[in-house]
Amino acid sequence: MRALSGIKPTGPLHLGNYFGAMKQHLELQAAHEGFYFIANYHSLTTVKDADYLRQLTRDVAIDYLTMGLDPQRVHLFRQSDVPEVTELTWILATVTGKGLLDRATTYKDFVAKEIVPNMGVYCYPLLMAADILIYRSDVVPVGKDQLQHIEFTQDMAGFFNQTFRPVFKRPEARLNNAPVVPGIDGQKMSKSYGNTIELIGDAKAVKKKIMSIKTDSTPVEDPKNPETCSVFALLKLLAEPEEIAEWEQRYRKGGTGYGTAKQRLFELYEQHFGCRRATRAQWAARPDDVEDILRSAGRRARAVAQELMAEVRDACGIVRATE
RNA sequence: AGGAGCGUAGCUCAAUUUGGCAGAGCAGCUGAUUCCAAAUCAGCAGGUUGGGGGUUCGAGUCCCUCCGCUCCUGCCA
Repeated sequence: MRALSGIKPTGPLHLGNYFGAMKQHLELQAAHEGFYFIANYHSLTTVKDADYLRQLTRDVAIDYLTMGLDPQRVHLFRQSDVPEVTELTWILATVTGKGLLDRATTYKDFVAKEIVPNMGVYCYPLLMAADILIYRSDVVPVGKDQLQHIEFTQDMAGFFNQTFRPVFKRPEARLNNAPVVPGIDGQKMSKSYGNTIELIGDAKAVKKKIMSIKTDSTPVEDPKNPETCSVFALLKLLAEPEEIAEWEQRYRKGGTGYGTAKQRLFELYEQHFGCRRATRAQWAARPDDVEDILRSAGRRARAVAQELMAEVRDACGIVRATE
């Protein structure tokens, strides 16, 4: 089974990215042939600084390797090392009705916020469908918010197959039960809210962020509701089951302050992520090795894509000089 | 290619009419407070007013020019 996933670099990775996607990616590598790409073409819809995009692309690779991605088991590559996806994007565009893209939630969000979207934002679902279809993926692990994109992909595969002949395999979404990760202000952790805790951040900076997580004003001695507390939600993600149960009790019983819970949360952060600073530094110090990993995975992915594209072109009548 | 509008702090905008010290709110940072936060209070920082040129004692404001964005018209693979 081939599992495909894209990671769109738009900023330094944070705990929301980790628990929302990265963790599942790392778990899946045991059982599936993984194709994980760094979606730098997608980033270009919002990131407009060349040096920054280069840095983000590199950092995502380093973060995945640091967190235990095994380049022997997973093909970790840059989206742009398979330029055929952009060609497939165009071909899919020619069989896809405009109405479908009008209904895309990402696009509608832009319109609702009265932000003038560029065509990349509008065509995003086409590129994403191309990403998925071009590797004949069986399984696409996604969060709930990505489900629409997978449905669109199935639709587009159908449009093409119907118009020409069956070339594309219908990919299946695998809904992961990714938890909602609250940011330090209590909203969903997201770069655009500026409420993130970095995946592998400076200890002092992370501590400060953790201490500033928004809580209610229940006094120390009173019972507290773990259900509504961001600190508890994060503890739940990092602690062992026994400790989680213990904290739940302490919350409900009262007598424990949020400050104490935050201290513990920081300790757990250090155990899980802080301890990998050295590993990350090692990867960062070996840019050539990282480049080799990306490049050779990109070559393997491209070979798959080129094979499919030959079939696509043949099906729709696009003639090209053979290479 | 033509017409119209717009461009001021990270964001939303004011000051343009009548040329006269570039400002506010939000966000940010520091401190007080707090179990930790929030709120509140005190403080700090934030700018080539899209670029260049001109007029003027003095330009965010007036003139010229270039750039960018939005809408419309035209043309086009």
